[in-house]
This record gives sequence, structure tokens and C-alpha cells, in this order.
Amino acid sequence: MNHPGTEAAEQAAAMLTAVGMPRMPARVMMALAGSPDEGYTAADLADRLGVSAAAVSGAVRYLVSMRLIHRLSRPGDRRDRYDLAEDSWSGMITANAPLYSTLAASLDRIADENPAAPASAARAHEIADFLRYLAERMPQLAAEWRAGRDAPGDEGPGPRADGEGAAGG
Amino acid sequence: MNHPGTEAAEQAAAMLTAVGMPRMPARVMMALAGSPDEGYTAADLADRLGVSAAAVSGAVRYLVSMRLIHRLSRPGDRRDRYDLAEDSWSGMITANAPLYSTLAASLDRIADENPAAPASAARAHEIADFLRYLAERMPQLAAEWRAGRDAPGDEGPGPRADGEGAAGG
DNA sequence: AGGAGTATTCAGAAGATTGTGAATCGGGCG
DNA sequence: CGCCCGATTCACAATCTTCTGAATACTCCT
Repeated sequence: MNHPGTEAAEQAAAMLTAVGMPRMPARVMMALAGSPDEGYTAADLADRLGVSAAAVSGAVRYLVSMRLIHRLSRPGDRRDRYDLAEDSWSGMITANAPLYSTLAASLDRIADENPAAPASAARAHEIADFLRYLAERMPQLAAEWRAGRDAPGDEGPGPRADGEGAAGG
Repeated sequence: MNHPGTEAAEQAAAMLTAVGMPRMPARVMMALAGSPDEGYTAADLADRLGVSAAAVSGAVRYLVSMRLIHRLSRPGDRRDRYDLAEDSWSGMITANAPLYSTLAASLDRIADENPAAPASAARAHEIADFLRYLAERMPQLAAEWRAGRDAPGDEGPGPRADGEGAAGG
């Protein structure tokens, strides 16, 4: 029998894999989203996910390198605990930003190497510009949301939007 | 020997796969970014990419379903031509928005099913809120950029950022 | 220092994904 | 109406990723 509350986590993990994250890291990350406040040990994770310790080891290595989770090494205890980084969501965004910039550069090159097709080249440059805009704005978006959350009375971006069912689907 | 100007396209395609897009669609899409203004035929694509017609067929099916490219069926010519959708970049964004909403819903569920861990649950809700914020803002971001591009004199978002080397990498 | 438990690493198996080749379908032209 | 060319589909093969199991290294307690 599975542990309670794994269904939503598995669903969420599946979505993360759809955006490019490897499966096991995604599953570990979502399991940690439902962890007790002390976090989970590697053994806990292996048990809950039904995988080997090796799989957990590789997953947490990935997640730590991406700054998405923290390893909590408490002195006097060999058991490491893990939990989500406070800014894990922001990390998910900023991780993509440099990639967008590089992608924009490639698109510019594609366009420049195609002088015979002005319209096509213009479109490629347009996409490149947009990606650069994204790369610049997405980290700002994270900052703006954080600011809006810390000062909900302000006119800043409302964290809960308008309370409508944006979660549908 | 390869066709000219494929290097940047392959690089760009590799980056798209890193964000979750299957390889062949990514390669086709970036090849189309460097296409002549009339677009490429399926045979052109197969030749340039060094793959079979079947692979191209599957790729364009995927890309058309994602609204990332257009199939140009000219009457009197069985050869379909393809080119990027005018709003392909916007499509890449809006395609992710509903996924973020759903992911947010799962995170809320994860948090709600974990009442014993208030801090952890709060963090999960926080991520969910941020993802909802993203789902709401990202389409707006595309709209804002488009507006700023159509009216560059305005104070709107500058397409070319500040001219700094954001393309480095 | 010795012992025990934990994390990590590595080679290999299992699984999924991806692309090919051949047959089929479909539309247009002679 | 029949031929022809292009697109599509399907089963299979190659490739890559992913996870396991066993061996190794490391850390803390006695």
C-alpha cells in the first residue's frame, strides 16, 4: 500500500517532467513539498517513493545542484534531511532565464545566416527579442511577486490573483 | 556534407529539448526559423535534417497541434510547405500557462493533505500561488512585449532590453 | 581504534523514447 | 479512369535514459 497523500505529489511530479525535469528529481521534489516540517531523510524518500537509496541519492544531487532543495546536515546525526529551498520556485524560473538568452543568440545567428529570406530572418529576430525580454522579465516577475506578497496592502501583484478558479483543468 | 547554417539551428534545437520539447519537433522548428520566406517542404526538411519523411511527418504533426507552425497547403500543389506561426513564441508561453495552473492545484492539494506540517504546507501553498501568478502573467508578458514592439516610442517594455550583452553564453 | 549505520558510486538491466523502412492512403494530372 | 507523387501510418530496431543491486567511502558513537 502506498503512503497517504502521494497521489497529488505524483501528479505534480508528472507535470514537472513534462517541463523537462527528470522523473526522479521531480518525484523527490514533490514528495518534499508534502514533507513534515523537519523534512524527510533519504530513507524516508526511498520508502515513500518505492525506489532505491541510489535513486534518491542521484535525485537529491540534481536538486541540490539546481538549488531547488537544501540538504540539512545536522551534526551528531548521520541522517541527512532535505527540504525545499525557500526560493525553489524562483530557482525554477531563474534557471531557465540564461537558457532563453542563449537560445535568443542562436536564433539571431540563424537569422543572420539566412540573408536571402528577409521575412523569415525578421521573424527569427523577433522571437529572439521576445526570449531576451522573457529572460529579463522572468526573474523580475519573481521579485515582483515576492514584493507583492510581503506587502499585500500595496498595489503590488496580488498573490492569490482574484480568487477565481485558475486551478481548473 | 551538411547544409549551410544548420549549426546554430541544431544548437537552438538542443536547448528546446532541454525545456521538454521532443527532439525532432525542436529540430524542425529551428530549421524553419532559418527557412526561406516561402517556407520549407517536408522533403526539404527531411533532406536538411538528414531524417526520413516519417520523422518529419510526426514532428510537424506535433508542432501544428501545438500551434507552433503552420501548414501551408497550396491548392494545385500536393507539396505542403511549413513555416513558423507568427505567434509561435507566444504559443510556447501560453502552452505552459495552463500546466502551471494545474501544477498549482496539485501543490495546494499536497499542502492540504499535510495538516501536520504547517510550515511545509505554507511553503507549498506559496509555490502554488507563485505558479498561479506566473500562469496569469506570462500571457500578459507576451501581450506587453508585443505592445511595446508595436509602439517603441512608448515607455512600454523595450524589446531590445538595454542593449547589453544578454546574449552572452 | 573498532563497529555500525548512512550516503555515494558504478556497472548493468529494464524501460521508454525515437527514428527507420515499407506499406497504405489521398489528391491531382494526364 | 488510371497513374504518380507526396504524405501518413505502423511495427520494429537502435539509442538513450533511468533505476536497481552490490561494493565502497564516510561519519559518528562506544
